[in-house]
Amino acid sequence: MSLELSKQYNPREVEDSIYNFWLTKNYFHAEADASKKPYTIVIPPPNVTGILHMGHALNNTIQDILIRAKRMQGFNCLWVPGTDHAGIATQNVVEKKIKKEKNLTRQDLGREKFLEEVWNWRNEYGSTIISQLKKLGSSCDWQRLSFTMDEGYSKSVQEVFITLFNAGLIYRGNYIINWCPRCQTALSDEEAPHKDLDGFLYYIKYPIKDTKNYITVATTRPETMLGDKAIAINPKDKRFKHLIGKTVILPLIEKEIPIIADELVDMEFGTGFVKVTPAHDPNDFIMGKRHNLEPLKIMTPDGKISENSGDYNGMDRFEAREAIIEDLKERKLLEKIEPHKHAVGHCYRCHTIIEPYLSLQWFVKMKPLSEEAVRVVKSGKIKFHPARWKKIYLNWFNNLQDWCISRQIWWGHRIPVYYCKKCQETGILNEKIKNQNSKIEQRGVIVSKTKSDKCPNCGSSDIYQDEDVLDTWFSSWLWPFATLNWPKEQSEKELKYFYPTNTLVTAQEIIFFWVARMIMAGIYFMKDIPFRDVYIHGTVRDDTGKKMSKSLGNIIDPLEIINNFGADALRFSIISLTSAGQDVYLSNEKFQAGRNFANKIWNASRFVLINLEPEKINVDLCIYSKDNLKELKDRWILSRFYQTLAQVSKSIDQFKINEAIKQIYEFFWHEFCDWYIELSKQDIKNPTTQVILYKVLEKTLRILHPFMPFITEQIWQSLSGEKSESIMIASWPHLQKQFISKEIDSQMQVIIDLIASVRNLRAEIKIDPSKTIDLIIYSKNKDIIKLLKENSGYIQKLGQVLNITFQEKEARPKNAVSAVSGKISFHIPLEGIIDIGKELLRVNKEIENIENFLKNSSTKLNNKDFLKNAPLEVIEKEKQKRIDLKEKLEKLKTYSKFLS
RNA sequence: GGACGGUUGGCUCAAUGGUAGAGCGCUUCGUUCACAUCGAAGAAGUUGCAGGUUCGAUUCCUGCACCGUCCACCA
Repeated sequence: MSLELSKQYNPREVEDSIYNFWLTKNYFHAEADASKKPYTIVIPPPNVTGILHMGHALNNTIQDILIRAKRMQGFNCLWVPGTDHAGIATQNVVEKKIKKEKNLTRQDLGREKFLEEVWNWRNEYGSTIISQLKKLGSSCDWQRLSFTMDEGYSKSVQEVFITLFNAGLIYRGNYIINWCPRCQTALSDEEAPHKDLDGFLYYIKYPIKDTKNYITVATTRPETMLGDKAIAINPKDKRFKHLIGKTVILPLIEKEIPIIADELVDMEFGTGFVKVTPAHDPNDFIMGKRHNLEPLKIMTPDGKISENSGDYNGMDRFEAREAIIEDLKERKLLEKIEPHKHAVGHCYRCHTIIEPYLSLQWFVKMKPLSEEAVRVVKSGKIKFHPARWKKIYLNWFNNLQDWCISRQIWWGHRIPVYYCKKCQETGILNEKIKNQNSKIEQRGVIVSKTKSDKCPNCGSSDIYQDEDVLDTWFSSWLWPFATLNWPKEQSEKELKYFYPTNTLVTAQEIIFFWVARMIMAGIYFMKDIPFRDVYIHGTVRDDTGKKMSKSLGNIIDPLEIINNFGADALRFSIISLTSAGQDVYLSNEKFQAGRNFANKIWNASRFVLINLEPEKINVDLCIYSKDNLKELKDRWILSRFYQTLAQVSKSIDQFKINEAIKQIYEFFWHEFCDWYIELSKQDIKNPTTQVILYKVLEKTLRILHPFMPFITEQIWQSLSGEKSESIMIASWPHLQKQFISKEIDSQMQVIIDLIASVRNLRAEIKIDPSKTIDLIIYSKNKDIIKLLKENSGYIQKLGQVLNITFQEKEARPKNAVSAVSGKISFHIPLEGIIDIGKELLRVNKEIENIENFLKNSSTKLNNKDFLKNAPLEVIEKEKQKRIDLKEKLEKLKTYSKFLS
């Protein structure tokens, strides 16, 4: 690799080969090594069906920055990559594919053949996202690439299921779960997010038996009345107490159902009467249990009304709703319809409205697992960044229901449970299992890692495996240790070394799905937290604030950005825009900032490399002290660099990634390029200048590397000094505090301000930029005069000044324009005649400005309360400010008088 | 119903109990050999509204409005 002298940086030409260079050198791989401290991150595994979107780009850029920075800081860094099998999502994708290509459903193919199709799919397309992560520059240890359906990983999942089962923390039972009629599977509560919908509240009359009276029930889902088993009121409801125990006629079905009393009923809502449908509502299910009401399922798994429902048989659930309303209207049993907003669960995969559905499922008891998970966060053992997510995390544990883990799909970890038909029929209980897990139905249940062909209880070979697979998150929650090969014995050393991991970087959307559950699993199985810091970044949105999603068509494709502007530009822009967990608003133009910065880095480096004489630069900075580093610009740039280094290191440790990159940007562009490089042009052959130019560039590249790995490596390879073979294994610059000097900073600032004032004046009076001027300077402060005299070259160079004269006494030259910068007044003599009118206008405007400031300042200093209460420091500062302003004002007034 | 986040120049966002900053955009000028994906200069903000605390509030407190998000057994 060598630095071509092209004027523009062309990322497309170099990025792939740089990445391959890193891979060849095996820099990303980490092994347990007791002599070094570990720093570990596990990637939030993208879905195997995924293609890289901006959310991934943000997420993985942050991780890569942390990993690369820590690696340079001497940690033994491991970033574990992998993908998630994403049960429902992947199954949907493959189902669509075979439908399109072969016009077959998965049922047509059968379980085995279908799974073969899924594996084929994943072998062909499953690594797409991985290669895209590489494009981004991710320095993951690819030798440890994991997949949640890997053989070893499956073993972990089974181990966990069986352990929890034996501990009585997994049970099977008939409960109301969230059912997606399209995917035809159960979902956990987290997988069925509620969205507000504009619906209606239907008021339906239920005639009271043997009377002409009726009661009115308000419901949002009239179709479920087919399964009504009772009407409930609150026992405290005095209005209707007399009706408890009476019987009403269920309209349309003409069945008799009782009126019962239950505390779950909210007297305030609707009419105070609630229809009780135990098979289709979680509350009704609870009431049903309490009152021994046999649940009646009126829907099939695909969301149609099931048999024995008369006219409504086979109707879609929403069709049935309309039909029932029409029929009720006809029979004059519909009192009214009111608009009603309510939250309805939706399938997080296909957005179909979920159905609360009674079915036989497997559950994990959450209470016992959550206690420690709450404690470790409350106590601060695990920290959230920003801290506000702690509250949100903890809040989730209130009202936490048991976790439904069985899914009626095929792609996933098959539940390691077998049933013995004979035992089920004969009713002989497996005593061993009964003792371990006494609360559940376990007739004929065999829990086993391997497929057994004989029932251990009765010896029968008529056994079959549970048809269901486990929730994807039931494998994801093991990620931090399953990827380190738990529970294999040979993995012990690695686990001990890399676990707990250090930082988890993720988005807010999966705090409950994933973060909370990893904490539970880690504590339960590893007896230790899975990570210490959780960094939550924002959601990527488009510039109108909408979440970026394929369905909205507002996607900005990261790969296209990489292709057009380079991975470094993408990384720079997205990181710069991400402040402390706030959402990121993106648009195409924003990536130009990154491209421009990369180009600036490129060209600054080009300047340095073109001018460097290699034999001059192999000098350690340590040889410099105040005595042998006399040039202000040299001392200043070192002071500024080391301050930047300190800030950047701190910002990274505090997860303020955007601040870190801004600090580097500011330093590199506006201090190093704008001032140091410009000034260095004057004495570019000077050995000291050469060393400082080289060292500052080289060190800045190092701190920039985690953020913009490709361009920094490309330039690094062209540096001629002594260096490591790659910048990514170079060490983080050591903070040399002796170079930091506030005094030097402020001295340089005086000069910068003066040059800015001179330039400003030149522009205001429209002096030709190519024309040099003379400068006459006065200041009564001797230190300043000395400073300016010593560094007059800077002013000459950057202010386009030929001669500088210093006045002993302030005297106004003829035919000159004048201005004031801090404690310095200066004059530019002009050959032609000054436009006095314009000049007067300019000066008077400045005077007005200062008078305003002065007025402000005087009001403060004349305020007794201010003098009494404000800190001494502030008062002193204010006083000094007034003195300076007065001095400046006086000078300008004299000048103004002189002009008029 | 509860909770959280946001509201600052045309746009996107910083910052701070003591004269509000950057990038983009805009105006003017400039291709002298690192960079026009650049340089120099400039215009532009009563920091959502109303109270309160304070010598002093954009910053702290209270209420409100609007935008966004999450949670809840809203029949």
